[in-house]
Amino acid sequence: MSDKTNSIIITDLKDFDIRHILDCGQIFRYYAIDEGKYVVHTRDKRCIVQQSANEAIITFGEGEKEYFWKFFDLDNDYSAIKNALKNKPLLSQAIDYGHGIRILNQDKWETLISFIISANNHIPRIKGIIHRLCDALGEDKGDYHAFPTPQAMASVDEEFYAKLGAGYRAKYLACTARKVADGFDLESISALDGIQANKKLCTLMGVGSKVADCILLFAYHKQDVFPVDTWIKKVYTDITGKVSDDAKTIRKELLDIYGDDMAGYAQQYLFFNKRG
DNA sequence: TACCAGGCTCCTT
DNA sequence: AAGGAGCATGGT
Repeated sequence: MSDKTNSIIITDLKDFDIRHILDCGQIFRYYAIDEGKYVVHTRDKRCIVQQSANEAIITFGEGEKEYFWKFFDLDNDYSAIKNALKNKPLLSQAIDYGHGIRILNQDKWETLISFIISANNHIPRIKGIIHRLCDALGEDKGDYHAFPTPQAMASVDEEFYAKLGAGYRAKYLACTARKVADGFDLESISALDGIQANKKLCTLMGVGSKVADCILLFAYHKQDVFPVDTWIKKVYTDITGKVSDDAKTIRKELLDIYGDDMAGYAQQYLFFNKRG
């Protein structure tokens, strides 16, 4: 007999702000339907989150409590994380600004495809491409579509993704979908450390070091990673006074500063704070 | 209208 | 190993 509970209620909001969680750039399939009320999609599932001054209510389908408990990382103590990080460079202010951020435990395949699309792209456009991708290839769930399976994505060609508006990433999507559908094992990457996991993901077409780090942080919850994009380059300048375009060096230096046990969390607070 | 976006691939040195 | 051109598209 499955759990018939269909909601989670959070009354301690010091470590939970749904706007911070959704707007910090880790997820693209969500939209606001009212003040403090959002619809969030993940894999073939959907939940509604409504947050007021006193509580946040997460509502979902029957039997999905365990899934969403893990998805929102509710076993993790973010007060302890923030306490451990708050004295590191720029974090006092950044943690204050994004105090309700939590790193989601997202689906590996969905995160892989989403961040291939994210490369050199604007967030509103990324959302649009992913939405059209789901509508076109994802299972029809009645009033919404699931994220498509590797098999569904491998069944169409590059031209198809170009018509979705993916631009030059169309080729990457077709190629990587084929590789995963053909047996590339995303699960086995969990066992690798940040460096090795990054290297393995970079063998997929369309995945470079930055996209790999995003996947490792948002879907594998790894902490010995540090996605470096244009915003983090600005943060790097704020911290060190140096201007650099060398993402590899910046990654290494920031990992060193923030520590490879919590650098991923630090990166999200810094990114959200800088991008606004 | 230009410039830019959660960068990557591929070709030269 | 390191550097740089080229890249599709649309938001601002």
